Amino acid sequence: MEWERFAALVEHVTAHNESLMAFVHCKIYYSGRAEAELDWGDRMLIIKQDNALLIHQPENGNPINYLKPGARITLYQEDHALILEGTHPQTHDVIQCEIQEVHDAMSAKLDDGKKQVLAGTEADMSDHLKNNPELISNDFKPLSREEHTQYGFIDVFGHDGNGNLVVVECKRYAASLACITQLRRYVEKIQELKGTKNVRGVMASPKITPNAKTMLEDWGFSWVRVEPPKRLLINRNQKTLGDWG
Amino acid sequence: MEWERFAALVEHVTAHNESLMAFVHCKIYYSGRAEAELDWGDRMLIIKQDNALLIHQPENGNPINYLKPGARITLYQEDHALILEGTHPQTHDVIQCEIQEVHDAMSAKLDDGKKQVLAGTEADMSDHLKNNPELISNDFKPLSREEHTQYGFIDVFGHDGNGNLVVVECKRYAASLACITQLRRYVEKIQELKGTKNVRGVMASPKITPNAKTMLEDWGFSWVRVEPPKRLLINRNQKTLGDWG
DNA sequence: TACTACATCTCGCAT
DNA sequence: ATGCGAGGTGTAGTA
Repeated sequence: MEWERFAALVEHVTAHNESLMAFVHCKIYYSGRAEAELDWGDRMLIIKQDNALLIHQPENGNPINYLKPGARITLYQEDHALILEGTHPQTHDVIQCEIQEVHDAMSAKLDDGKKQVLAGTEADMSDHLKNNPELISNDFKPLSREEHTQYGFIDVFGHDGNGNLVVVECKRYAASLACITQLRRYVEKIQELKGTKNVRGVMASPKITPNAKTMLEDWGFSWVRVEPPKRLLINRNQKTLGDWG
Repeated sequence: MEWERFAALVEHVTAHNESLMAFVHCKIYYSGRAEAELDWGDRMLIIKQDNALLIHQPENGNPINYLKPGARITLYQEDHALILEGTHPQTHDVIQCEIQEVHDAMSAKLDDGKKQVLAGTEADMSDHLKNNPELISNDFKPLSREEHTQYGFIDVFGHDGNGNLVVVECKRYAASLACITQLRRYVEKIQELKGTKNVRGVMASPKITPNAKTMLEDWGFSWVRVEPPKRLLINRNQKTLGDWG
């Protein structure tokens, strides 16, 4: 594609809040929170209608370079090079994408704004534990969920039948060292706030790493195996037919 | 675009390891680590040549749905609906993208494989500190960098002039509570391994949050203000001319 | 493979 | 705005 046509397209989408996707052969410089350089190669270039800029390599899931929504995007020539430059007024990031060839490009005015409905998060899990306290122990009485303390917020907080306060930290994945120190931090904070040493720490997660288990036991905490919350959704998977390929 | 043409395009790119980008009006179901549903709207659909699948809304930086590289992608009709389905054999994630209309689509065989050269990371920072120990203190003698211990690895490790071991943890951003507990973990582990209480903990970062500072002081650690190094310093920014827009 | 920690993490929520 | 923690986190490095 001729540079002029591409330039007109970029001009159009930035002026009209449209979205653009392009295949380009380019070289990239980035400066901002870090500094980076990427040598010549074919990439996918995306400008969203909120002026987010994404540059993807043809492999891997994440963009190799990006600017958050709100970038200022300009295109100019310099010494026979076509340069797409994005600068972000808030983050002070700069991307310079030196384009040698535009293989293909297209734009569209997209109408969306829908929010995704998500289930199976840690919040669902702590909710589940508060409603099913016997998963922690037979005498566990939950008092609150997601209680905020100065040192963070506690997923589930309560007491047991022996006059102990109980702090529960949930993780929806294997609990690691960092998770145990997080629990420790909450336990110590509650001990300080309530002026008692009778605070039990409970890690609730589907798994726990060996080092984390050792550390947990060293500090007298306990671990309860809890499965991440059940699948809620729909079974559209019983398709029957009709592949083209 | 007619569904048949789009189907042929999808078939072609998956068969030949090409990349595809499309504007589509769709509705999305996801099931995997969590479950999600996204109502009708215009989105950008991307299939990479490693069979990563990305679906972007026209705003925000991140994909609203995605599959990692290695997905199996099929397209079929069901009750007058066109469904692009991606399933991931390893992660067991499924995306079903019900497509009402393909506004536009294009594909290309992309040639890349270049690696980004990055500077200003935490590794650069610990390197910088090891080579400039006076940034920690006048009597700091670094011994090692990124030393691995059972409880994690220590960014910079050394000793001072008073017979103390010194553990330095670097962060390229504002040090938070979690960062201090990480430092604490390393200090305690070294105390245990070396059988001495003479272990100083030093947090090196450009900033530190107030709570983190309090916690750090409670435990007798210290904070040193260090900026993350940037070494590339591309100065292509002095462009002169030639905006189209 | 599992575990650990970084990331230009991003994002939402609460203060 | 800042602090804090979750995330369908992803990714690299190491044992």
